[in-house]
Amino acid sequence: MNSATLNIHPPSLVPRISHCKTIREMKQFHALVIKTAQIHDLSLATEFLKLCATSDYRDTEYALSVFSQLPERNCFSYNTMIRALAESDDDYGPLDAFFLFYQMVSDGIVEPNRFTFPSVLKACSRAARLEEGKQVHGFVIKCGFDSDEFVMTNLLRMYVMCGSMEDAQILFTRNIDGDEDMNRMVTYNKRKLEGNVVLCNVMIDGYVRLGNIKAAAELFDKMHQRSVVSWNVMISAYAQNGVFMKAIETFHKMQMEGVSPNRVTLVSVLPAISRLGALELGKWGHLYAEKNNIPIDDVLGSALVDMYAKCGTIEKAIQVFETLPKHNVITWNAIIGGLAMHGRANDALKYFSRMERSGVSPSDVTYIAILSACSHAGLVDKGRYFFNHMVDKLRLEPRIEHYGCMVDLLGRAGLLEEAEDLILNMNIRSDDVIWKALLGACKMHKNIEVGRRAAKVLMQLAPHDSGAYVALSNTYAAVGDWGAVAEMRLKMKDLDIRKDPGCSWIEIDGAIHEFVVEDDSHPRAREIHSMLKEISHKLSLEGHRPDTKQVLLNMDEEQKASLLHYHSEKIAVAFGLISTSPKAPLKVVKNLRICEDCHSSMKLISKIYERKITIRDRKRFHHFEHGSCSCMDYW
DNA sequence: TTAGGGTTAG
Repeated sequence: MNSATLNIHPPSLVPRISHCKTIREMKQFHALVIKTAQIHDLSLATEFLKLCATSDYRDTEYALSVFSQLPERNCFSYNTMIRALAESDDDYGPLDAFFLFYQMVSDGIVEPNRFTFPSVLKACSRAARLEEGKQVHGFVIKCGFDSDEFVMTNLLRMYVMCGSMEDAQILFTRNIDGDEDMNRMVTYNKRKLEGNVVLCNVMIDGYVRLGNIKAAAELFDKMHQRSVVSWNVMISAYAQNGVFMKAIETFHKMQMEGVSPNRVTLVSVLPAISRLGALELGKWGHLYAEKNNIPIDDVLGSALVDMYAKCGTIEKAIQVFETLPKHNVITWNAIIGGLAMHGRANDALKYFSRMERSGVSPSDVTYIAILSACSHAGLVDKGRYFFNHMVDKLRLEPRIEHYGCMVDLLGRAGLLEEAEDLILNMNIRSDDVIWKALLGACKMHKNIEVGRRAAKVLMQLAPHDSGAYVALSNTYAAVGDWGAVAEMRLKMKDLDIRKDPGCSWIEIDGAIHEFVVEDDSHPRAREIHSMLKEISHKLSLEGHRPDTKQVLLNMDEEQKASLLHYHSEKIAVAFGLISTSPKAPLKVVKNLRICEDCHSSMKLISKIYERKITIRDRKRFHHFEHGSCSCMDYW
């Protein structure tokens, strides 16, 4: 080492490290450090390693080269490098963090400390390597860190992420040691309790990952103190498992208990709000973020864009999208998917071009949105082009969802054999959804031959699902083969297959009201019933005749017509009409596809009552106004 | 230097 150089340049370069804001500046700094021989200064070199390894513009490969040239390795530099590898996503995987840790303990020159283990364990979690994780557990005990809460949390998380809930359970029970202790800790040991909240959160998350929401909720209920993360875990557990009402209830309960939602809470609850079409609540969440200085970044932004789109306000979705600080592939997918859902195929394609021009590469999900846009607008050639482009040029492997869009697109254009061939020649297994799409198209084009074949496969794939029976029966009904309809009905009865209950939601003054077919459980059921009668009367005055083809049950025409009036979306609209001021728009969300009778009724209702009515069905939006629908009866 | 999150056919 050139001591003269060191004397002339004391380690005054250390503060300058923080001035490096880009990789270029970082490399220039490195050159300077080498040139002035200060690379031999251990504290400077380790600081520099930290910069390469953990800053926003980190470069794992560069960090490794700096690490390998260090004059001396200490615990800090090992920890820094292990952490960088554990978090890396490039050629160096998290497993390399484990190997470096192994080298560290094999060399025996430097002892690992309590900061070493969280990173190594995180690496094992990310690589899902239980065996390596267990070895690290051994070292944790040997080094005496098995009472450190940070180490314990990561150890528990490692078992959870490696799928070993048994090991996680043992470790958790040993640390929490029963309810009584949890109670005592509330009073006497706040620090310890905070550690336990985190351990509980990790454990709850583990149950959720296993799909055991019940166990997760049980543990959550048992906790004497919960952090905002505990609530967030439960909210996202419900939202991701389709229990949307429960997610929203938990969100409300959290606030009643005085816990303030944070950015992650909003990101977790918004998908549930979207699915239920609860626009008012969604708007509230948006306002909450703005009022509380919660940054609307790309992550929260895509949840908001999706919420506004799914709640029927695509213009607002566009507005939010345009004001986001940056757009990544998910924000683009959210807006393109939203436009597709609203039948605005040309806009979806425009945004797709913009996305490509902005340098963000489309993903497989982007193509699902694009193909779905083409299918909703009947753009057969464009759809074919994008599908082929995705497969041939981008080398993306088509997923069942892509094939699903294509089958829908071709099927609705009447190209039933081509759609059927596509399913039969896929490299992946077909599912019930794709055969239902084909069967739906067969009904539309009154093609019994392909319809029968599709139904046959569907009945094998999902024998207890009413879908195949209902769709085939509807196909028979469409061609007027009532004998076959009756036969289907009997078959369903024999096999005890029931039609999925239709369910609709409407949000009035921020409260969500749920209705099922023939629902009379609502507190205002009487008023709703008389409104339904009024609607029915006014519809018949307008010349509307109930389309009873899709009612499967064996009853006379009058009974069938009466059942049609009690479809959940009609009940929801009736309730909307009596609960809102005249001319206020109504927004209804339905779990199934809207039936043809409801579709034609809604067109007339929008005219009779002078209301904009938006119905989001399982597949897309219908905007009814002045007696017509935005889907132009093509859906 | 511990826990939680956004888009996806019908």
